[in-house]
Amino acid sequence: MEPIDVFKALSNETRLNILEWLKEPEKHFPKQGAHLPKEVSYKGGVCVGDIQEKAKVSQSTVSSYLNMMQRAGLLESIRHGQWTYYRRNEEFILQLAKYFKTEI
Amino acid sequence: MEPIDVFKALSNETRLNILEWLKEPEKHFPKQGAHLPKEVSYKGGVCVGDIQEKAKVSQSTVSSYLNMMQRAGLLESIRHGQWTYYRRNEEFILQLAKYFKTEI
DNA sequence: TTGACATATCGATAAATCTAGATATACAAT
DNA sequence: ATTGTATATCTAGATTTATCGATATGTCAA
Repeated sequence: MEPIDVFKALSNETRLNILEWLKEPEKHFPKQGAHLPKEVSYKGGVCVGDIQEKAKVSQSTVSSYLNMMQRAGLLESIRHGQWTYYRRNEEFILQLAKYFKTEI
Repeated sequence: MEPIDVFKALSNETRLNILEWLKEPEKHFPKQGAHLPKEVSYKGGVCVGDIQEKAKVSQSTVSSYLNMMQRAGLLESIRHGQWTYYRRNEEFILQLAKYFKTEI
């Protein structure tokens, strides 16, 4: 884990919002998973377009935000067809909270 | 609390180090408190010069780092004579860990 | 009150980040 | 094969941050 990359990823209001929204995807992204066929389950995953729409930044911006957050460890993703679904990496975030409590 | 200011303050290796060092001031700053008269107790406080020496950045840089960290809430300070002593704001940091656990 | 010292603030430049639009890639549907 | 759609990557200008040296401020000691 690279704490500095994590903190940088968290140093931006939109990225922080995305992380919050993804705590309750069904609440913040009503049409969540609309493209996912039943047999593919990726619980909590939301596609880039839906996130972009809510975040109100350009497509390239949201894409690089998501990539950055994933590289930092905060998010994980799968690609399914033409869509990429992102969701929180809860395991990592739990570790992070522990790190924060003991190391900061 | 302004999470973004906190995360920005934590997004730098030197500042992160300072925060770590101040967890154990007597260990990292052997001459700590040398200028403080006995009757003034500011437990854990370390003066700017000592921090600068250890951090190996310019005086102006360390001063602005410390100011930034204080504005974010991570540090607190008192001035005594010509010295300013900084120490961790443990209460704030505890709140921060809670925030992190519940909000991130 | 002058000189020395600790710290803070200012001003400048280099480096990094932000963010968008344009373009590329990958897949789906016709 | 071609077209349309979703996402990723590239490029570039604007903004922000990093960091220093110079200067200002405040305090102590002679």
